[in-house]
Amino acid sequence: MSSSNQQQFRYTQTPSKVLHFRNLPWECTDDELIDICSPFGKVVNTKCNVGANRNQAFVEFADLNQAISMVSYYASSSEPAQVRGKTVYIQYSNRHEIVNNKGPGDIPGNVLLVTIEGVEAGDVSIDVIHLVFSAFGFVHKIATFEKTAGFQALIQFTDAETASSARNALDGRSIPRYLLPEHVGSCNLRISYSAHRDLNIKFQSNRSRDYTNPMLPVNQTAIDGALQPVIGPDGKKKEPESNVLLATIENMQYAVTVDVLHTVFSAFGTVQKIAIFEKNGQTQALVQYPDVTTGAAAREALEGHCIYDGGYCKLHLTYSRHTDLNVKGQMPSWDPNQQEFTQSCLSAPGTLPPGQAVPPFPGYLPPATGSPLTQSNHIDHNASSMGITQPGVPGALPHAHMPPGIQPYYG
DNA sequence: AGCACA
Repeated sequence: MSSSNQQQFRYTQTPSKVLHFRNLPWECTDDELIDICSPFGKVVNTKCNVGANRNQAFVEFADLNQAISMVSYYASSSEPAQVRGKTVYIQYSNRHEIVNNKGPGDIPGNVLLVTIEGVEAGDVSIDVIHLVFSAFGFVHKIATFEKTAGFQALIQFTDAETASSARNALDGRSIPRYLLPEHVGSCNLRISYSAHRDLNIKFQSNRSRDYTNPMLPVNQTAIDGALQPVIGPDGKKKEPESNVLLATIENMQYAVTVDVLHTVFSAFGTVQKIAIFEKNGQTQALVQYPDVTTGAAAREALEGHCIYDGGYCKLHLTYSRHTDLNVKGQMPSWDPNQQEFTQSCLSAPGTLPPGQAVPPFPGYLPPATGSPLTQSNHIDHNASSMGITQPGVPGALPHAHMPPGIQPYYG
């Protein structure tokens, strides 16, 4: 009589309004669970990313009969339950309710505490963090540090709503691989709310940034990757596209270094290689992305824009016929296999004109006047409201889109 | 592909 528990891997478990899902795709979302469950009844609670592989989940229906209908439907269906095309297995849970343990980190606030698992501090630059989180709104400040939990970042948004949209979208996800050094394995983001309201950033550095205060003393000459990327209208194919862009740079008031270009162009995807050269007395650069889509997105968003405010360093972009640059041994060129991103980013800008103030951070990209290719309606043509370099004017893109090329990795 | 506390 005591052997009935041996039957647990059968369909003979006692029904529960809580269902147990297994073999889910990696980091399945609540929404995906609700999508397949809601036809059978009202979902009142979910808990996903459960188990060592984070591929299990629980769904609690409002009513037991709803759970029964779902289990019995798939028990007799010729088509198994699927999420993202993957067959998932559904059983009654051996519990009768989902318990949600709300900790302090679940109390919403405008500052997120992000733990980046599986990486060292040097693996994920602050620019990458900023890029990823800027997709959800204006990032005011970032502070990174290492604790026993690992590499962590505090990320300050304007309000709790923005912070929560970022948390909902990114918690449990990974930073896209192409934004990370090759040696990094997985790097899951674990996101909770911080009790902080306003971070106290003392320096712009490789560890902390205040994007609302560009006058803050700069430590280690951190270059900001604070480009708000803009998604141009898709479906326009006028010229042969390429993964390599040819940039001509007009009105070079400031030196345009490999690092500056890397910062600007990295907002759209991995910049694999950069080569700068002179042609006909004009500075040109070739910028290589891994794929045509990224190249096209970068061209669409950057064409005709200036790297610095005041019409300086205006970019004109065309598609190169190159597909793979050979930059080995050529300086000033850049290849991530030869030069670490962080080293590259933190190198001192010794090339500024004498007596010149440090230029505004790259990323301040007011639209060029009359550029026929500047067609994003997301750009505010009042340049004073564009940039992160403007204190107190956050959110040129208040509902900024996911940077091109990143979105699929979260989907 | 087999039951959570984060």
